[in-house]
Amino acid sequence: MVNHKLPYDQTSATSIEAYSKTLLNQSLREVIGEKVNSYQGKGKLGQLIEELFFYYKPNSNAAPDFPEAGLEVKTSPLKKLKNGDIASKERLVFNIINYQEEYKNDFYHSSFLLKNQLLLLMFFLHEKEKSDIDYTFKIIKLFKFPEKDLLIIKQDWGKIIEKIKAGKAHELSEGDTLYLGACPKGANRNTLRTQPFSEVMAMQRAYSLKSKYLNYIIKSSLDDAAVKDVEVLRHKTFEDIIIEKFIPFYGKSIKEISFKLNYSISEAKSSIYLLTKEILGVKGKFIEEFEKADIQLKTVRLETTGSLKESMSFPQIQYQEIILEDFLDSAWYEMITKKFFFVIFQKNEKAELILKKVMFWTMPYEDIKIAEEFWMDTKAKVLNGEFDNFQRITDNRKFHVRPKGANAQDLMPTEKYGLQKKKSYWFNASYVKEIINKQ
DNA sequence: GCATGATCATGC
DNA sequence: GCATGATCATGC
Repeated sequence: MVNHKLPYDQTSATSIEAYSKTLLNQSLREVIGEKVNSYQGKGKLGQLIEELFFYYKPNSNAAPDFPEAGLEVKTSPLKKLKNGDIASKERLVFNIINYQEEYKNDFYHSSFLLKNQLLLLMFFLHEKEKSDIDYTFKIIKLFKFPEKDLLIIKQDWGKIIEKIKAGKAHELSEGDTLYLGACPKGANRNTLRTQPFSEVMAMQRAYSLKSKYLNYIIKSSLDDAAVKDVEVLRHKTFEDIIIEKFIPFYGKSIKEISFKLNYSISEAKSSIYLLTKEILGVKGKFIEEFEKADIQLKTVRLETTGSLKESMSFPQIQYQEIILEDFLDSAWYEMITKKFFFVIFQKNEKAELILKKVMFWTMPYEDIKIAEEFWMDTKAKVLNGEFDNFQRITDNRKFHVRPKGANAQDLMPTEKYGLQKKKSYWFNASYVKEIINKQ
């Protein structure tokens, strides 16, 4: 071992695990910086991690990577499925099976178990367009096979050994076994080895864990993470936790944020709204809580000067319903009395949108009074057929009504006045500015 | 520069 | 198929 002080205790699995977790949600390049460029060798991410992160030379020893800790390090890729779920990208490959030796031992003295009894699993998200050193690590954990899984793996191992003993190593197939497979390993299918009980050359194979088995590990790890989030709730408020999700992105451009999240920004006008949902974790625990609490998510775009170009739109006015409603049971009342969560972006000199801050807000009582007058006025005009005479932004009463439809021909039926253009409730831009400057 | 009308991609 | 969140485009 090189003679400099390691940032972890190589005799302790938990110390190694703790150190390895500094890579969580980061890429190798982000963690070790420019050193990565000075690396001359070529290799897969796993080898780079060994050499540049753990500071040991990759080897092919029969012992685990950290012999004193009895710990084997395994890096493995994840992929994102179309539905947004995360799954294993490929099987996890272990040591090559030495047909000439392996059958001489029992399972508990097998090369597989001696080397892989305790694993440090490091799952990263594989993304086609990125290079190895830019993949983000998503799951890092110590892993020991649960007892009942180990029994199946023992049976799997037994099946592999049976074939070797029967002189049929060349007939080994991954379909023989359940969790532990014997997968081809070599430059190509013609990488062959001798076997002890037959003259036939057998394809070189290594032990491997099947993708499906990894998915089980992955899923339970992600569930663990959700459980930890719940643990956190005991100590912090829901609002604090949400805000903390955004703080790492403060000062970052939407381009940087989406890159970090491995999310491609849409072409929609609501693109930063969609990006914001991504930060919240669309599939995660929190968006669920967010939705349960019926929080109104709104994004705000500030110009470089801090002014707002646009007012804030709300759902359309249902002309046939508003005339039947009282203020307190109106759709509008329901909208404005929600808890709001504002995500505020601001343009910089280069016209990039930068995340400035986030904030929770509820409408103060005096504004609800104003909103009530606005709604009463709107309802009266719908009743009277004054569809072009709603409260305007120039009335300077915090709210106004404006068109909102697919186009000018997008109409909606009314009780007495035929089809009318679809229109919505809006917060005046000046009102939004007042809200966000208060905090 | 701003009010107002018009429109668009997305997701359910 | 259509509402939604949001921004674009025009004209004064």
